[in-house]
Amino acid sequence: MSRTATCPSLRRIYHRLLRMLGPQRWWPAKTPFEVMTGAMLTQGTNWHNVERAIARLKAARALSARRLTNLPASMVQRLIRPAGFFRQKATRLQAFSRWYRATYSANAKRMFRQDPWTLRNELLTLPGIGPETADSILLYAGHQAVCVVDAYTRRIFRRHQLIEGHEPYEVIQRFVMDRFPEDPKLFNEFHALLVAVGKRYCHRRDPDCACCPLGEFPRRLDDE
DNA sequence: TGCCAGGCCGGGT
DNA sequence: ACCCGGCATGGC
Repeated sequence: MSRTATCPSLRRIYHRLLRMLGPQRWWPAKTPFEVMTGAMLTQGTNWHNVERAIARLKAARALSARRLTNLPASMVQRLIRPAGFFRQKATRLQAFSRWYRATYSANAKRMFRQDPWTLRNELLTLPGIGPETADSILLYAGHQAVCVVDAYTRRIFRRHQLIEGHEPYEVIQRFVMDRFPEDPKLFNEFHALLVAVGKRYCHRRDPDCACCPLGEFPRRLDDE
């Protein structure tokens, strides 16, 4: 739209968030498989609960594609229970693990050598992997230059009148990617910063972030 | 205590 | 193309 085409706020929001909050150093995991597991487990779930589930997987030495494939479903369910939705998440984690082994030999380098948008389409065919999870995997496990859109992104952008709020995922993704250089580090920080500020100030109860101390954010930015 | 968390899916309109 | 209910645990 004309408003978005002339709106200079997005880059300013990013730089101000970075200055205010500092680098977030995402993803909080050390292997690509742990990132991908966390991306699936965090769906609709508090990150704290995901950490407990990941810790249980590690303690059981189950945090690998081979182990998750070979473990009985009931065991996987028990291990990830703190992350919620544990029955369907166990099924989906095991399906992903099987696919990862069969298609890429459970090798992250091989997987991310694939063209990002082709890989994205492959991921989207897997059960339990939608647009946000696929993009999180591409960006945070594969360091590919795609941007992630989540509920916080929608709320914060809506608050700053950058979007209406109900636009399709890919529209918002395009909106962001058209306004930044294709830099995976930048997309990494930007999404992490939006989540960081969203967790503190932009909850579902206040879709317009009326309580947000950054309420004057956009106007001040435009004044700069 | 209720409401919410870094979604996704299937069925119904 | 939307809209909704289901999925489930744990924290504030």
